[in-house]
Amino acid sequence: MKLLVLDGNSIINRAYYGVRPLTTKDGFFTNAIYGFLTMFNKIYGETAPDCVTVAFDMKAPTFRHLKYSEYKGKRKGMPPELAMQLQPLKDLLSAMGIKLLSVEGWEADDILGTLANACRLHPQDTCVIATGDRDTLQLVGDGVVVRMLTTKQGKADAVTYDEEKILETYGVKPIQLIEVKAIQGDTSDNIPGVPGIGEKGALDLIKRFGSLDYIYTNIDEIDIKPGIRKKLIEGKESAYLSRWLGTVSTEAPVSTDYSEYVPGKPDAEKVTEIMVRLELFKQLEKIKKDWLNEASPVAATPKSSSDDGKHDQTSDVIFCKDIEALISDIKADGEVYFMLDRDLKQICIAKKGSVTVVTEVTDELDKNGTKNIEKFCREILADDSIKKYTFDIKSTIHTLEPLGIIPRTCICDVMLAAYVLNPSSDCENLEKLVAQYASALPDNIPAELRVPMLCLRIPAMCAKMLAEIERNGQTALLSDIEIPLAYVLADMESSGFAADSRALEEFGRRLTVRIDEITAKIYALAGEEFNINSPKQIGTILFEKMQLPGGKKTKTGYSTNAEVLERLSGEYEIVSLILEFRTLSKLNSTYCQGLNKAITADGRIHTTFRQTETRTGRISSIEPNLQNIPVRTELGSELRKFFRAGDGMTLVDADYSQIELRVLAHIAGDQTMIEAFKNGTDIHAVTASQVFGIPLEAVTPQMRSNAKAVNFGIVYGISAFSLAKDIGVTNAEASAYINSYMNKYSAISAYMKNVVDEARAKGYAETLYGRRRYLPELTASNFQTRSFGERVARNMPIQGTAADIIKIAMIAVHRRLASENMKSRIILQIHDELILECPNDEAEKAAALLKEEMEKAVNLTVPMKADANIGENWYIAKG
DNA sequence: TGCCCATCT
DNA sequence: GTGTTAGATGGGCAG
Repeated sequence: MKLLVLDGNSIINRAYYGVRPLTTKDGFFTNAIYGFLTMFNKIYGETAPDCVTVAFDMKAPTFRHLKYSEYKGKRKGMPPELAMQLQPLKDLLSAMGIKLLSVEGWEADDILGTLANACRLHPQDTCVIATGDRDTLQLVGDGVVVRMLTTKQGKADAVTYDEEKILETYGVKPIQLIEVKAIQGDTSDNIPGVPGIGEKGALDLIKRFGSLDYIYTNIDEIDIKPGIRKKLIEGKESAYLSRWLGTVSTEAPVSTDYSEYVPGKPDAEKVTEIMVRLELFKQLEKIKKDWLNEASPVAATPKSSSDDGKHDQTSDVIFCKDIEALISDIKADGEVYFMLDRDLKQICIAKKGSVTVVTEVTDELDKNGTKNIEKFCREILADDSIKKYTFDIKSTIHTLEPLGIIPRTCICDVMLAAYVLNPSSDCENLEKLVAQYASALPDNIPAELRVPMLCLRIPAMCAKMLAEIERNGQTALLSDIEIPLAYVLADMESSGFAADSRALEEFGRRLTVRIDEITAKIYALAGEEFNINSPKQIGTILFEKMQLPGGKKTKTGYSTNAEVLERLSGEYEIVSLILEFRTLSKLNSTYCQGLNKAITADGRIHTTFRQTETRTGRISSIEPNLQNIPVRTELGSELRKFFRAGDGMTLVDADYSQIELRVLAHIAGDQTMIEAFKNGTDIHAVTASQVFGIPLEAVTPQMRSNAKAVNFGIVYGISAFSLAKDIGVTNAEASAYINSYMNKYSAISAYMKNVVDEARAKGYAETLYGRRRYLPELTASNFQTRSFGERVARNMPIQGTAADIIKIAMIAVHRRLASENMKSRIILQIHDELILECPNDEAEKAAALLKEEMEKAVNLTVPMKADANIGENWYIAKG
């Protein structure tokens, strides 16, 4: 028999936090029940089990609490709005004929474990566990799979974990996850573990040695670093306790005879009564259809019906039978609309109103023993004479990398086209784009057909998008900038940046020592221990307990940001210690730990660049973000020493000098500023002499510094108020600076006004290269919203044009390096800065090439200037 | 998830 | 007289 068992507490929790607040007219909360039913319907429909049960925790303490008093377990106090929904849900499920399981002294987990274990005893049975709790993954195997529930932006989804999937994801067997957890512990559950070893370290140890027992019996012989050995020895007791706490029991007193969980006859009247009371009418309809109208719920097939007589669109999907015919067909066409999945297991090809799917499972090998998908890629995607249309070319490039294939001549990437048309849209969401530019997918399409059906719409979307881009005059932006850039970014991601893991760890240890010292001092000064990471608790301690001046500000409590604390730091030692704590723990957690986690087996960090994220045209960097590595403070900038060139290599780092102000001077056509840049004079000094009405030679460092702040502020559309705060002058003085600035740079003044008017008239702001950002905010009646729109209208053309320029430079540098057969590679971009990794003997040449290409990327009325430096690590190369 | 706070250009 | 500088990512907390 096939049993579906749901982890009631886990699912209702996820549902509660994942679904927007929802109440009946009387104010009774129903969002958790709603979410639970949504997930239940989905999982039940997809699983089609013979029998089903739902396990719940009980309030009473469990055997774990009895042995270990600190144990908190998963129930960290349900909020009342959630707790109130529990009983109605249980009543409803019972009325549907579903048997519920909860046993005093046992957690829902243990019930799942016991039922799963039954599969081992009865090989004819299978068990599907639905939960949102990763600890449950240890139960997978011997006929047991876990459907792991996730909620992404309110949408319920589930991923199936079988043994293979776990091995692929974690590199260990399901049962070994207990061992990993034992070492790792779980601070949120108050479960110990070995302090100082995290997820990565624990996984690595278990991958290599298999189990806790093996590690401890051979602790002196196994090949591990002395530091790790020490931690393991000290944490032995905790690890074993943690393993005991984390091991799911298989001995809960519940029946393991699956036939007992065949649903009974539903009480239709009662189900209706409960659902009506909860005002969940839509869900009621669904339950009526799937459960109540059928003679037996077991026989119910709750697959969404599409037998409404309409044309069945899924008939347009063809599973490939003849790869040779397909290939010659496409060669004759000279173009291909396709989507390749990440694992090279499936490729969809859209063609004349139908989509052909080649999958690896149904695939036959050709006579040379080559897989059909690979053959297709070699014959079609590697052929530069065939035009390519797809979604997400950068990912496609990565997918084909192992085959040594580069899918050149990409004419349209739906993702990039959508970004060019509107950078504020959700470009990575193909479903949404399809709905916008073609026709939305009906929601009853089976999961395995969704991608083919989306692919089917790519030809129509490309046609529509390319036409619109052409009308907008954005063809070059797409074809000459964004699409070529995707290839550059793909290479940069593959190259990665070498990082010194050991030095990073050592730096982290030094920080930790200092953090511990500071923590002790803070506790002493406060007279109690509290969580210094919690702004809320800091607020309470400083402004209530210690009665420091300068309280209140934010909606949720006291403001404790650096600006507020710095005012108090001279007077109160605890405040300056808190500031130092913040700095150090930021460096430690975000950078030391965060970056270390991101170092892969090749000793390098491979960030992902998002090309369609920002509204201005900049690229962003995630997992990890390499665009915000500290530089401002001496201690923080130390981190850059750990980013280095590989063996026999050197870094070359070049950044644009004043790119945004140069762009502004060009766009506004301000002769004074253009001349300053042409003459190569110090622009901030020039601004100071203009603003203060004095000769250039008379400008003091203080004046220059203030002028610099004014220059920055102008670009962002700053007010006198903020400028005053920024440079520490009165409101009136700041206002005078701005007035004087606008008088001297009169063309800039005119531009600032015109650009807003123009944006209001057109509905969007744009860059020199046709990148648009729509600004509905400009017509808002709300002052704040409208003001925001105006600032954006002033800033976007400047920031966006600068972004366009460096993109053009990146493409040019990439081409030059290839055409000159150099081994140097671009590895990072930080908005106005490019970093190359070069063989030592190429460094000088690469530096000159980089500077040259950056400076001649565009030809404006103002020269572009770039400065290059060479060094063994980022700290040095930054100059 | 939303909020606060830190980091970058 | 409003609230008062553009664009990002990530960690940690609390619900």
